[in-house]
Amino acid sequence: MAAITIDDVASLAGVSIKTVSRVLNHEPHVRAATRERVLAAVDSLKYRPNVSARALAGSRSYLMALFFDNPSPGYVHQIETGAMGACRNSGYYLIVEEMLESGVELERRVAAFNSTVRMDGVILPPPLCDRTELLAALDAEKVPYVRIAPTTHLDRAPYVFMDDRQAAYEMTTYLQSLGHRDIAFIAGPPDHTAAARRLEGFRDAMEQAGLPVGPDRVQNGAFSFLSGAECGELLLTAADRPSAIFAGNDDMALGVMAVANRLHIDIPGTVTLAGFDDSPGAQVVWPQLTTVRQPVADMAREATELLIAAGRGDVGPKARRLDFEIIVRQSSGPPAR
Amino acid sequence: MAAITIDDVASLAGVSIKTVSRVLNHEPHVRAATRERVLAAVDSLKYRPNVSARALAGSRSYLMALFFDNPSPGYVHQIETGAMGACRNSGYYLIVEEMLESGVELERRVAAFNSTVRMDGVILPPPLCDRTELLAALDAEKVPYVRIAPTTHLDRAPYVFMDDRQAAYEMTTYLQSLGHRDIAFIAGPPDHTAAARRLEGFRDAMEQAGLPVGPDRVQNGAFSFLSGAECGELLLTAADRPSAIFAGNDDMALGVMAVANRLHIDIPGTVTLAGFDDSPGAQVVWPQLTTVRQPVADMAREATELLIAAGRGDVGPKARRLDFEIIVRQSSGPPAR
DNA sequence: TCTGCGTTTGACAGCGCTGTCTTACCGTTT
DNA sequence: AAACGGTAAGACAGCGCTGTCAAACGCAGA
Repeated sequence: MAAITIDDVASLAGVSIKTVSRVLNHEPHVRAATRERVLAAVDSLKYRPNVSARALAGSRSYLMALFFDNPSPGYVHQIETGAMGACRNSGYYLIVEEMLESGVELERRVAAFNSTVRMDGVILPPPLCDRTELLAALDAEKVPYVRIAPTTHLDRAPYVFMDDRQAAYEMTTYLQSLGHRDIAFIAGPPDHTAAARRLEGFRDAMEQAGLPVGPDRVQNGAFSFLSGAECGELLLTAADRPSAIFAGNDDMALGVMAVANRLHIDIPGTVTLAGFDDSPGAQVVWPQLTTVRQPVADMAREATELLIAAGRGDVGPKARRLDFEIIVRQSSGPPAR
Repeated sequence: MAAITIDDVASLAGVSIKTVSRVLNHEPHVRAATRERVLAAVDSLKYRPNVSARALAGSRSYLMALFFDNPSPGYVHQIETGAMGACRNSGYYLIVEEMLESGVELERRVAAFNSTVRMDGVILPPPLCDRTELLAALDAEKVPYVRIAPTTHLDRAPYVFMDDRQAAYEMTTYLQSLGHRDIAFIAGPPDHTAAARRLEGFRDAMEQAGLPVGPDRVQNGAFSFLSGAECGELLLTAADRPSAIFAGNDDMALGVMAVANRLHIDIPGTVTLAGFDDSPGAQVVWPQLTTVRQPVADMAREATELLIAAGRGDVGPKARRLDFEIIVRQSSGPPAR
C-alpha cells in the first residue's frame, strides 16, 4: 500500500507537481490539453490528495466540524445526514463533537479544538447556536460558522432557518379546513423562541378565521412526552372537549395520544391530533401522526454548503429560509358528527 | 491568532523541539525535571499539537472513523456518543461517514477515503460490520478496525458484543418469576443472528422451567413496528391469549402495544409486554416498556479504546463481552387474577 | 584518572502538499 | 525584426511535526 502521491501523478502526466495541484484545485492558467493529461493520470492512478498535507501546506483543511448539544438523537442524526451529504459532494470531511460545557470552559474547549484541528467551518444547530460564548470564541478564533435556526444575534453570522410561525399558521388552517372550530394548542416553553413562534402562528390563524380561543384552550407544556400527556389529560377530560388538539411538538403530541388511548378516546374519530417536527416517533405510533416536517437535514446541508462556498471566497446570503411541509397522516380527520 | 507551535514551547522551556515532542508523546528518555519544564511551558502557552502536522510527519493521524449504515438514528447516536467519549479522552477525533454502497463501490469508497484521510482505526457497528467486502477493503488498506456485535467472520478481527441469548433467557426468567406460565415470543428475521439468539434464549428458559411453548406461541416478525402489530393482533385476539408477550425488539413491542390500546386490552393488567433494545421509543410510550438495555454506547466506547490501545502497540483482547441490563418499567406485572 | 556503556538530548531530513516568485512561452504590435 | 504583454508552467521554500541517527552526558568499574 505505498500511498500514491502527487509526484506520481506529476511524472506520469509529464508535468510538475504544481501543475497537478493547479488542476486539482481548479486554479486558472492551465491549458485544456494539460488539464486532460493530468486528470487522466489522476484517474489511472486513483490518486486522492491527502487532507493532512493539504491542511498543513495550505489555508484550507477540508474539515468541517459539527458541534451539538441537542439531546434528541433523531434531530442530531438528521443534521448529521445533511451535513455529511454536503461535505461528501465537495471532498470535505465531517468531525462531530458534542459540546456540553458552557461559559469559559466552552471557550477553552473551542480554542483547544481549533488549534489541534484547524477546521474550515463549524455547523451549529440549536440550541447550541444561541450560546453567546460560543459565538465569541469562534469569532476570536476567526473560524467561519453557520447557524441553524438561531433565535438571537441574527445579524452576527449567516444562518438558515424555517418559518415556525407560518408552519403553525398553515397547520391550523388545515385543521380548520377539516371543519374544526374548537382547536386547542399545547405550547412549548415560552423562552423557547421557536415554541413562541408556533403559538403565534396558531393564534393568528384562529383570529383570522374569526374563531375564539378560550384561555383554557392554550396549555403550557415543556416539549416533553410527559408534559404533553398532562396537558392532554386536562383537555381530554374537560367537560367541553376540543375537537382538535395541535401540539407544539411531536413528543407532546405522542403524550396526548398515549392518554387518549388510555381513556379510550378514538383518534381521529373523536378528537383530531396534530404535532410538529415529524420526529421518528410520529410514524412509529398508531395512528400515525399528522405533523409538520421541518427540513432539518436540508437546513444542515444548506448550512454546510454556505460554509464550503465561503471557503472558496464566495459570499453567500446572510440568511436562507427553507420550506416546511405539512404531513397529513392518520391522526387527523373531520370532527365527530 | 498566530498559532502557537512546538517551537514556541521549545524555546520557552529551553529545550529542542524533539524533546517537547518526546514529552507530548510519552516517549521514554526524558529526565523528570526536563519533562516538568516542558509541561509547564505547554501549559502556560496553552499549546496544542496540530493533528494535520502529526498525521503528516508521523505514523498516527489521531483520527478515528465511524462508518455506519444503520438506519436507526437512536442506535447510531448512541454509538457515536460512546466513540466520541473514548476519542476525547485520548486526544483523538471522530470522523463520521455513512456508507450506503456495497460491493465494489464500497471497496472503492473505503480505498479513496483512506488515501485522503489516513485514519488510525475504524469502528464498525452492525449491520455494516458484517459486510465481507468492507472487511476485505480495510484489510487491504491495512487499517485497523473493531466491530460491534458482529455475527460473521468472528476470528477475523477484534470485536465487542453482548450475549443476546443470555439476555433473552433472563428476561424470560423474569417474566416467569412474575407468575407467567404462558408466554409468547415474537421473533425477528431468522437470518438476523441476534434475533435467532434471542429466540434461543427464550426457548431455553421456557424449557428449563418446564413450560410448554406451543407452535403458535412463537410468531415471526420482521423487527418492525408494523410486523409487531400484526403478530400482536394475532396473539391478542386468539381464543387462548398468552398472559405475557416478549417481543424480540422494542419496535415490535411498540406495535403490540398500539394494537393492545386499540383493542382496549390493558397493559400490564391483562397482558404483560416486554421488549428488547431499550430504544428511545420505549420510554416515550405509555405504559413505559419493560425491556433489555443493550450497552450500545459502552460497546462503542470499548471498541474505540481497543483501537486506540492498538495504535499504541498494546494488543487487547480479541473479543470483549459487555453486560446487558433488564429494565423493568410499567408494561410488565403479575398475570391477571 | 580513564574507558565503556547506557541514558538523555539535539540536528536534520522529510511527510505531501500549497503559496510565492520566476522563467518559459506565444501571439501582437510597432 | 525587436519589443511587449499576458498566459502557462516550474522551482523552491516551508507548513508543524515525527523518525532517524549522531552527539553529549553521566556514572559504573578498572
